[in-house]
Amino acid sequence: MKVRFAPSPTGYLHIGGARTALFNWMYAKAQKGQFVLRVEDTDLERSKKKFLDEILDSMKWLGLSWDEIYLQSERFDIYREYAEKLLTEKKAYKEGEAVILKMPQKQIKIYDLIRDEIIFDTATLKDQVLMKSDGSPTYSFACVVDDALMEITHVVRGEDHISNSPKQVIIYEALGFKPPKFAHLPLIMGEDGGRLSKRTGAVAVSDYRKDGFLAQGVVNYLMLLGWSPGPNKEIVNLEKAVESFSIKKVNKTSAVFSMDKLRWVNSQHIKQASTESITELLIPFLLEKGYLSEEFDRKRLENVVSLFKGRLATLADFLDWADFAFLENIDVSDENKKQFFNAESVKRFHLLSKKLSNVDPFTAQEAEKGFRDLVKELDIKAADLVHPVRVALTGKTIGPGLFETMEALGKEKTVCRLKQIS
RNA sequence: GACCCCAUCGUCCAGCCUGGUUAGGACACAAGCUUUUCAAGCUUGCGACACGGGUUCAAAUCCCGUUGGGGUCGCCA
Repeated sequence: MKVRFAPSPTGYLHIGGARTALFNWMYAKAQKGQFVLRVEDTDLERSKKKFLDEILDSMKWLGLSWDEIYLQSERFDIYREYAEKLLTEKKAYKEGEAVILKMPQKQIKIYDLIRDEIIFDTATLKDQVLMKSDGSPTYSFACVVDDALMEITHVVRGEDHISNSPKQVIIYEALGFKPPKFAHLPLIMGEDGGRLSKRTGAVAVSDYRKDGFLAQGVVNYLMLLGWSPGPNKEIVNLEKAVESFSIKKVNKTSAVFSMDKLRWVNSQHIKQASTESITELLIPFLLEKGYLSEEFDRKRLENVVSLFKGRLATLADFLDWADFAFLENIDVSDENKKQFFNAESVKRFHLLSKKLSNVDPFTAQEAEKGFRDLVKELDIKAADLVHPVRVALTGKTIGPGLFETMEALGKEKTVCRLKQIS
């Protein structure tokens, strides 16, 4: 059993393409078969090296490894040879430099693992161009020659290819090859019901990576579009998914892409992961943002990460929520100043600052003790001090528990930020 | 337009193959709990078998039609 994913390097790896790759990959693993990556770069004009690199990169990032890889641009001789053969057998004819296949009149039956038999009549099909005038093969011809020579047993691809199937079966038959079985996956639609496009959100896999999604999160969400790991089961990793994967259980209806659900699935994977691994993933983001210098205290960073791990939908969220832990000086909006800072609260900040400077060790628990003491001395409600202090320390009105935040921030910064306000 | 594919909550998925369920879960939404804010978490609620005919004691499930949605009609892939 052997399947393939055949992207064209004329653009980035699209989220829909990634789903096709994923289903091929899962099917191969589940069946203990082979997974071939075939780069369809016959369009020399539009194919670009940078796109190829990006596609390979994204595939690796997602964890979709391949057993074999081919470039069609290196196989032109082969296509030419088979075109010649069809010419000699008079199954094809020339028109200028182009080679064109005569379309026989008949019924074509293709077997689709997901939809069962699909029957076409070639009466509605035109003769098919096999080799273009410039000597390059057409998509269908190169695809069929390769699928046959690479001994692909199952062609798993998007539903938009259903109508290519009868044309390709005709080519298989002309060449004397046995057609494979097919599985046409339902398409992924945008939230507006139309085709998935940039307007409805990012479409390139690399964009999701940049936006702070985990590979596991993207993969997990994608597999949920058209398939289910089992009743009441949604959050799974690749290995688990492969255990229960069945191509026959893939459904036939196109699915609408939901950014909300993706974010939720991603958040579940962040929650499940260890603080160490999330920290590791976060480091490049922090470095790029300038929040981290080459040398940093890893333990302290992990402390901050653990504070936020349970509330992140994406890694990028961390950059927004936890900026106060990395910036030298925080910004407090005029609105917040007006609401939380006044003569009275500033006095309290200074008292608290003094109190906390004596706390040792500076843990959340000890900081809270000092804080509560002061609240008692002042005879005020804790909440009346909690909120202004949070703003003073983080510049935000929302965030994790105040004392955990203090600990993560460290004694020096905590004390300093409170003292600074005047 | 022709050909092809499809049809369960707003969205994703389970149930369909092998008819008998108060049609289940998740996201989103709403309420409550918790709380130091916001999230998270927990509880509850809202919410669907497109329509019409068959077949059958019985249809979301099988068959036909209608309607609706989608895809393809390139010397792009």
